Amino acid sequence: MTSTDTANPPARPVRVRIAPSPTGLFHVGTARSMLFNVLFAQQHDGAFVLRIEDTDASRNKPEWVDGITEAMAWLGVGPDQYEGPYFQSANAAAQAEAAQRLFAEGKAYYCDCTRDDVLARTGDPHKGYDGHCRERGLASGPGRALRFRTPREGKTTVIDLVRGAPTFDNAALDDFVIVRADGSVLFLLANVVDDALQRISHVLRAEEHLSNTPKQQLLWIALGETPPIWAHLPIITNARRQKISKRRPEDRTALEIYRAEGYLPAAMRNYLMLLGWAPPGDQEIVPWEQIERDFRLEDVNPSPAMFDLAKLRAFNGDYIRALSVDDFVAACRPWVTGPTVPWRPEAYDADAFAAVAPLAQTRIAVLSEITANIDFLFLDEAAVDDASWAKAMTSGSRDLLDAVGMGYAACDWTADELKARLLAIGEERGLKLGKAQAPVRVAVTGRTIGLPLFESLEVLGRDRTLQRIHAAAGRL
RNA sequence: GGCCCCGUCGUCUAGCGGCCUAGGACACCGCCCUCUCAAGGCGGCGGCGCCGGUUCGAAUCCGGUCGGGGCUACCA
Repeated sequence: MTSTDTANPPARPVRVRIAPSPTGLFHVGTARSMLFNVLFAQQHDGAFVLRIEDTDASRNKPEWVDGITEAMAWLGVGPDQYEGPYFQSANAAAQAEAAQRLFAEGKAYYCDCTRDDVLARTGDPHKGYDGHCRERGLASGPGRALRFRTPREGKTTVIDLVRGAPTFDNAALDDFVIVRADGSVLFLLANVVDDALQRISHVLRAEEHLSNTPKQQLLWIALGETPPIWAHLPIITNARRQKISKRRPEDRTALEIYRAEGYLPAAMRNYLMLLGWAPPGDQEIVPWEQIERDFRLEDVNPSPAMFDLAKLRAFNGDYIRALSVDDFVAACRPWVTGPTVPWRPEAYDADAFAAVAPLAQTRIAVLSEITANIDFLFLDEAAVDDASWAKAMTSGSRDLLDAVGMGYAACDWTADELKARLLAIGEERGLKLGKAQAPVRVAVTGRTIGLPLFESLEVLGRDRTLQRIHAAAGRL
């Protein structure tokens, strides 16, 4: 019997992990996996560990590690919620020892074949390694990689909490390399050794790893360990149904870009949970506490999930609207006082912003959009959008603006009064308020769309309003 | 090519043999509200890939087929 049986593994404390490699920005897929891991650990009184897979030294930079922990914290998973970070590189000795043990026990063998050698023999690039060195009894040496001796018969069944029990023919598994010719240990083995060392009980990761799983499970067994229980989460795809990849910038995989655009962490994490899972009932936007209570790994949907930016935006808008005005104002800070604001920093007036904030709150879906909504308050003059100007300014606009300039010169400066005045001026000219307000809006804010006009004028103040109206009239 | 996974509205999903005339959300369309744009309210459009089988009864079970995806590195 060469098939492996893990159907009834002994119960052990739940310990899960994510193992990102520090190769750049935090991938939204990793974020999704993290959330599922955290929830699973929490529900089973288990531990969640963070391990940085810094094996491929040339691609890694220490500062990327901070990026990982910061991204996690942003999503609400602080250092008190995980063990680590541990580093794969710190376990190099254990990994090398494991490899040597496999060799000593005849479970691995050295191989000096190059890629071309193998291709020359098999004549088919689709065929993998042909086992040429399997029985050659090579010792270690320069140019020699260590290969795992996979069973030639039997099947390997992996227990997967979201997919059941995928079964693989061992014969279809190549004798894969576990240690490079330069002595460094590869992912497949390093990952297993670390997981064993850290007593990982359940491996929850993305489906792209499913094909690796029989190899890794065989490694666990060869090392004399009880394999973990697996759970392969659905792949996150783009609109073309391909796995989203950091190699394709249009896939926007970096969590940081969403953060920089003004997505709220609560919205992001709620949305991410929906990629493969859904809360019971008809509500998708639900408090995190409810997710913590209702999440069930067993309920995860195995089919691929498309990352739908439009839906994320809608969620974010919803979360923004749910904020108290004070929280909204606070959340907007980076986009109204940050280094990228289009106005002179000293022109910013917190009270003016606070006054219009409630009006802006229902009009933006991501926080970065706040800037364009309130820039008219702080810019020295309206940033006129040409298309808006062309659309709003008609033959009668000069006359209308002159009249408004006159009417606004001495009236009470309240939104109600400003509205009443413009309404009257419009009616004298046969214009409804919708038509009459357009030239004024463009004159003062530069755009045809924006916050409610009269409240905006009230906050802007009489002097600057009149100044812009006169300036616009002068251009006509 | 081989192995594996997946297949319910355009998208994310609910559904675990009768509660399904297939429910919700996003998107889209219409109406209402309205100073623009939003938000909000109401309504609408729209789906079980296909073929067989099991069963009194199938979106739900089985087989096949087609389609999509992942893996197939001395990457992780």
